[in-house]
Amino acid sequence: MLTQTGEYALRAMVYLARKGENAYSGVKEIAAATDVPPNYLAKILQQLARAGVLESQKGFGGGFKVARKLSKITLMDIIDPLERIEKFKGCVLGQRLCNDEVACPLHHTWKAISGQYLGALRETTLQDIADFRRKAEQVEGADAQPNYGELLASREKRG
Amino acid sequence: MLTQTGEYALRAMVYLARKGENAYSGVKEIAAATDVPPNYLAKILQQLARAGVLESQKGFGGGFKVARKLSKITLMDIIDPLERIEKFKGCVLGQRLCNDEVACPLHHTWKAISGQYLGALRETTLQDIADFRRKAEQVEGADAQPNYGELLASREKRG
DNA sequence: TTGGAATAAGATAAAGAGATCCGAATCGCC
DNA sequence: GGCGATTCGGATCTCTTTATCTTATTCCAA
Repeated sequence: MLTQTGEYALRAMVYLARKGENAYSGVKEIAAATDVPPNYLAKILQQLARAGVLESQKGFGGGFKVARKLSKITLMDIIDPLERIEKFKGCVLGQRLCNDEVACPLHHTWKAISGQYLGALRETTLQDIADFRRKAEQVEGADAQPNYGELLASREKRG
Repeated sequence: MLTQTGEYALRAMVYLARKGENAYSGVKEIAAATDVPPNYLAKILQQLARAGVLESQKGFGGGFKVARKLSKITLMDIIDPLERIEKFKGCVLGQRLCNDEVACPLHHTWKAISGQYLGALRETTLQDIADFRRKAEQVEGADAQPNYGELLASREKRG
């Protein structure tokens, strides 16, 4: 569901998001804070910079920072350049002819499942994560049974 | 989101589901019909047999068949023995302390996303796939914009 | 201009998934 | 019991992912 690389990328991005949109952070600092192998993290951050999610600054005082406002960076922006999400495109059962009209037995089922997953990834931003966390801390302990739909509902209200 | 192995397993199981709950099918037959490398498929089917999802019969006329009623086999039953779903357990950001009360910034977000995905996998059965397909064929062409939630809703009505 | 500090980039090693092959064991049938 | 068909299990190989290392390249400050 999420490769090691994708998980590392999320860790780094959340760290940078909390760090602010202006300050540069070095690879060593991020690696130490997120418990990720430094050299490997460097590779991942390079890819994210190439994808336009991060900005890098060489030389003294340099490092990485988010390239735009947190509300404009989705989880998909972070994961897509690193993982092979194209696994979804094309029929799961390998049929050449498979669409909404002429569908393989799994088409509708898988479209529903993957659609919700990909949709959540596409619409959840780093800003949402920060917002929801603050909100969650306020209502902490109110619900014994946490409501999985709450986050998704709050996304829709954002408009 | 779904490894090659998991996809192959789904292909084979859907094929066997359509074949009926009583007839045995050989590896060569299944591999040819689903376009999966025969030797590798044999390994996968062995694992599924060990997991109790399939029953195998050696000798002439032998092969594999589903071990129980289609309504009792979920997509999770098929995928779980083959993939490392334990990637979800534990904090995505690597924090030791991370639960509903004391959560990392990603905890609630990821719980919502993965909860929907895993829930769908756990509750969708091979029978659902057959049912929904029949239903979809009946209403074919009625909706230009297919409703992703329809399948999930129909699952709940099953009780 | 020089030196220190940082990222960029490529080569490479280790680990795991994906895929293949072969011999052994098992079953039905003759 | 012997034969053919089939699954089972282990050994092996390849490819991708993960991780490390080394060498440039770039920037800032003195």
